[in-house]
Amino acid sequence: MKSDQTYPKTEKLKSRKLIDKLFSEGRSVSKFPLRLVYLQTELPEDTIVQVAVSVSKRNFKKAVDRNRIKRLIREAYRLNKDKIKPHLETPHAFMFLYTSKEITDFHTLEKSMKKLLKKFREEAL
RNA sequence: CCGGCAGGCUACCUUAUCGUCUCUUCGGAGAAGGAAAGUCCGGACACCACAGCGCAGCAUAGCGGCUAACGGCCGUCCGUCGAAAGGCGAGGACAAGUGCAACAGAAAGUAUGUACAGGUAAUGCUGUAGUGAAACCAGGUAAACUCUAUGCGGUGAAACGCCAUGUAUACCAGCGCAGAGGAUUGCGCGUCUGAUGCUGGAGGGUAGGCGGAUUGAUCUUUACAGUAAUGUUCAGACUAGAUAAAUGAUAAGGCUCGACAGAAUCCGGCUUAUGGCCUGCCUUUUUU
Repeated sequence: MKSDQTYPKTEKLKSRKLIDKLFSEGRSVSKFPLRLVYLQTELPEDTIVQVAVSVSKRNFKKAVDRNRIKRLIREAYRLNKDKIKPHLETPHAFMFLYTSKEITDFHTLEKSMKKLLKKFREEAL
């Protein structure tokens, strides 16, 4: 069976309400330069996870840089989501934050993402 | 050649794999910029009385033209800087009032000194000399107040319109009371709305969905008019439309080793950031 590497619309975290709830009630795990805020919550039917990515305007003034980092994070998650999604038993909302002030390359970010997801699995499940 | 001036073009490429968004005839097709930026001007569009009157306020400023419009653009005169190519210009009015003004000078004005001459009842009453650009006569200055001419209502796509869901009033309609308050620009006028009660209908919120939204002062091109900006015209093209917000990642190869930088209602400008390439023009000094 081919591994699931898509990132469809249904798995994007869109609801403003849910994002607010995520920040106020969610727990988090960190692995520099990433931080994952997560919350077990209600989601629409047939959806096990919804994910959003955020990069602070304070750390990256230019829109180009923010876009670049968001894309890299999204890509790193997309390629590694099969390491976490099959293990989820209840619906979760995820928010990835970028905590560094330096732009990084894809490979180091992907390593961090793998470690972060492993850490999440050990702590939360 | 060096240096200077003006203008134009361009914005790494190819292949493979995985992924995102829109459209689709389900095969596929398309997917950031010259500045997408700053939000500084001008419009379109929408609503507020299609928006009124007066005052205040703001903007512009040789002359002529272009434009939907402009504070933009084109042409031209003048001034100014430069050796030149060329650049720059808050370039209307001080024959309305008020203010300001270095040096010189007694004095730049509710002034009258010195010397000489004239004159009177008397007096700077009159003239000349002297200072100065200018001396009861004007002149300079409006990036001084001011005046003149022209233009300008407000808000801003989270505008605005429609639909769905169905909580007990902040909405709508009718009737009655009442004129507080509110809206309309800063003020005044004018206009509109309008407290609480009854009856009937249905809202707000949930950043719900759809429209607005991409076919447009559009782009390429033919001919004509015009010094030009631009206009008219022939033929063709459809060129992002997202909504927590897509346009990416990885690998390999090539080259001159890639700057500034990411659409958010849409156009016309201006300003700022920035890699590379090309064209034309100028010749003060030095060298050939």
